[in-house]
Amino acid sequence: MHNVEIEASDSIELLADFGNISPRRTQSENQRFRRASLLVAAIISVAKHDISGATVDRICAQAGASRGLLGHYFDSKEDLLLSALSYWFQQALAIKQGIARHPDWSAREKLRKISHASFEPPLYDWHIAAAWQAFTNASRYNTAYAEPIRTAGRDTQALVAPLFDEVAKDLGTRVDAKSAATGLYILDDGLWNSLATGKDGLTPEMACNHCDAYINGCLSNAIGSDA
Amino acid sequence: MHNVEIEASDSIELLADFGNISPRRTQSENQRFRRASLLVAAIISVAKHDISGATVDRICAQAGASRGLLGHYFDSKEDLLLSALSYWFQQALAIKQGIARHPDWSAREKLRKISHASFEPPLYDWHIAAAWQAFTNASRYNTAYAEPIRTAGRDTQALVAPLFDEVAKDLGTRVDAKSAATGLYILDDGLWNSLATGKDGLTPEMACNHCDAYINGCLSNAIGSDA
DNA sequence: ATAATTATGATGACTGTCCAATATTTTGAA
DNA sequence: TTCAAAATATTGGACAGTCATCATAATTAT
Repeated sequence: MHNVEIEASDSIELLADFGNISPRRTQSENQRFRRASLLVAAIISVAKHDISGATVDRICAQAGASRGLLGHYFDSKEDLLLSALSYWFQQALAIKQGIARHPDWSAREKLRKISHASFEPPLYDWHIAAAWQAFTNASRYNTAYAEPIRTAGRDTQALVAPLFDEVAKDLGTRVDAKSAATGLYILDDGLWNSLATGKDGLTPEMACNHCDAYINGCLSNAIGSDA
Repeated sequence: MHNVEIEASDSIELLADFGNISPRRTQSENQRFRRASLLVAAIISVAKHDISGATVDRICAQAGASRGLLGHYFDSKEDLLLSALSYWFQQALAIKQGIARHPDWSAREKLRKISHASFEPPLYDWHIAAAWQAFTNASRYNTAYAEPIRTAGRDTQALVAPLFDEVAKDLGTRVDAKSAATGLYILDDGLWNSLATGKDGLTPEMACNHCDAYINGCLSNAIGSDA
């Protein structure tokens, strides 16, 4: 019998919601539990072993299910991976949109908080950063991944650019808001990659500091003040 | 283990030159041609199909050789890939060190030129950016790739940090040079990834502008001038 | 000639999907 | 409520395909 509950050490934030559900109560509860288990297991497997190494065997073992079950809940392995990818995009965007909509914070505060959100729970988790890196890498040759990644970038930048404009107006300086938003997004990407691989000894706190420095740098620089 | 002994002139953009070299003149010329062809073909295959998709078949077809030839010139496929990775690291570092050592340029000019070098020929090429992304991604689970990537980062940052110090001294401002160097390196990484995937519609010229903006931002910001 | 180089077939390991068998839950009629 | 039939969930073996490596054969340079 394989009713293994997913261990807390491997659980991503989402699973906190599903950890309480006993694997077999009603069928509909069970369906939810299985699908969530597989989605989380897919992220973890991709993080640990890359997409090509995230075999059906490994994903299902991680989810506490047998090989054949994957086909029962998803059309294919690709379908599962794509679903997992899309799920986390929506999650991340929703959190950032929530910050942008908050009535009590200044534009500058929102900018800070949004950029920090990428490096703090519940949005940040090593597995997610690593999986994001893997999917981004795979988007070079697998067009199925390229599209959601593209729209995620566009949506995030569309959220951030107006904030740069607003802050610049407040401060009386000018910024190329679109370029600043793109730069911040790309820096974010680099920071996530660095955290995923551990190649620069970075910590999430340091990543936040780099975001702050970038934002400050954009805002203290008048346009065209080269040299 | 086979060591890489390709001359500096054998860069990927000069693949056309290999075409001019008659594959079979003397045996020693031929050896060099074959090894270089395989190294370049490995980079191209990894860029196009990722590491797991860079099969012996594809690499050898790309190099215009038969499957069995790989084993003749390299211990294994892994050996070839690692050799290709190391080769391009040495190449990149050598170019940047050359800029840093130039007697006629100011520290600020060197900083600019070094950061731009990542996005201009001969160092920049889509295949190299894409392969770098693939190797960095793979370094998460393949320790063989992690080590050269780590040292590449350390070496580059060690080259750049003193330049930040020097410029700050010239300008009379202060910078956390180490942090600025790390940030620039990580931004570089993000920019390469963006160029490799094409996800943000970035061009190499725009990447250079982002580097400039980052450098200007670092230098116009006194330490601790948060607000 | 003969040693180095190049090409190809064979082998065993691994993969995702399919499918038939088994177990469990749900349904609904008595 | 009870209980058999239907629906659903789960398992693990079979299968066809792909891969890197190795052994061997064919080709070429010296």
